[in-house]
Amino acid sequence: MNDTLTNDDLTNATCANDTAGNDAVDQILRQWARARPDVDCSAMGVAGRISRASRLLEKGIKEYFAGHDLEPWEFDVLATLFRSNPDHRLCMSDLATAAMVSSAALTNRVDRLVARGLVHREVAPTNRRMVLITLTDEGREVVDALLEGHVANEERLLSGLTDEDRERLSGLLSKLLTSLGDVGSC
Amino acid sequence: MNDTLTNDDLTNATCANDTAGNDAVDQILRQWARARPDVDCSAMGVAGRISRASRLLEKGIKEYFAGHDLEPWEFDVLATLFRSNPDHRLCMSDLATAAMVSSAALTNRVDRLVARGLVHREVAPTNRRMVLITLTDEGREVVDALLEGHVANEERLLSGLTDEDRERLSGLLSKLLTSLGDVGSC
DNA sequence: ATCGAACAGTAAGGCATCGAAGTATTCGAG
DNA sequence: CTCGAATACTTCGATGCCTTACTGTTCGAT
Repeated sequence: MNDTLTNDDLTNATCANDTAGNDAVDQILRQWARARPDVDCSAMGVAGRISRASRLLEKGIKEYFAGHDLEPWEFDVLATLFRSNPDHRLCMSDLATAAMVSSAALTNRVDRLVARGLVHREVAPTNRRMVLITLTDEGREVVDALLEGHVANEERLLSGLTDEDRERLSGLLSKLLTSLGDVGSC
Repeated sequence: MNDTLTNDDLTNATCANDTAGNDAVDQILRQWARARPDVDCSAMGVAGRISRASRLLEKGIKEYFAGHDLEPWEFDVLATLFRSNPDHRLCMSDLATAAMVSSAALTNRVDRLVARGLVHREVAPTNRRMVLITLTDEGREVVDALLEGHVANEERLLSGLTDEDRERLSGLLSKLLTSLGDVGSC
């Protein structure tokens, strides 16, 4: 790499200026400032940092579950069942809505969770069009066993922020989400 | 939906409490608070909001580019070339690094950009192992034409936040990214 | 001259997702 | 009571994307 015609000189030059932070997005913003000083790219910075943070957190979360032989989507479905209903039981469409995936995608996921013995699938007695998905004992145990570790792992991933930082971050993101129309189903 | 055995009563009950915000993540947190009051899930709230915001912003960005007959990844590669180097030219490996994709994925992307006439591919004269990718005139025009609209679209997506909000949000995310090891290549 | 490293392209496989079509069930109008 | 519409889920096929491993070429150091 960097045998010839690379951006070495550019990065070296911009790195002299370290007034702001120094994450990967800062570097991109400095490149834009140099290439197009007439455009204010600060919005790109916000969006870029959100995207980047999301990916890095996702990666850290995936690693935690991988260490417990589970895929993030598996825990996601199990946890949705666990928290959504005291009986840990939902029909396919409600579960698809709660887990925010299409019904076709959910069928696929439930297939695999049934195969692993983590959920139980049965036709609803009151309406045989519907299929009820229930956590098995083993499924409930998995949620019980991994929930606290999962939260602790997220705490670790966020450990660069103080409690106050997290609250302010949450508040700002909540404001953004609301303005983007991400309302709960209430 | 909701013929029987749904979580209607649960959501109705929790919705009486509206002390905090009301985005989709708040609802999930309220469900956890009910199902497992012993576990502090606030970290899940932060991570969840970052993930959710990222997805919604991504969707809004994709819509903008779709209106101009471009995929986000196409603009991404073109813009990376544009801003990384005054000549708008990088070798494959530098471009892959800058665009944060694998070399195999980049080969595929560049194939399609060449087919659309937006970039030019040539073997480097000084080192025939390397392939230089350059923006064509048309590629440069696309970046020129869409950059300001793209930023304006991002501004619109962030319009629920004040300038001060955005700065604080950026600062907090930057702190988080740095602690997660997301350093620029400086 | 040769060996090993660097670089790009290719092939194979995996996995998720989407939409459309299909099946089964229920509901309701007449 | 019957038939058509609506509902709920599943299946299927196509797409799209990335990853890993492998290939072939080129370069540079010895």
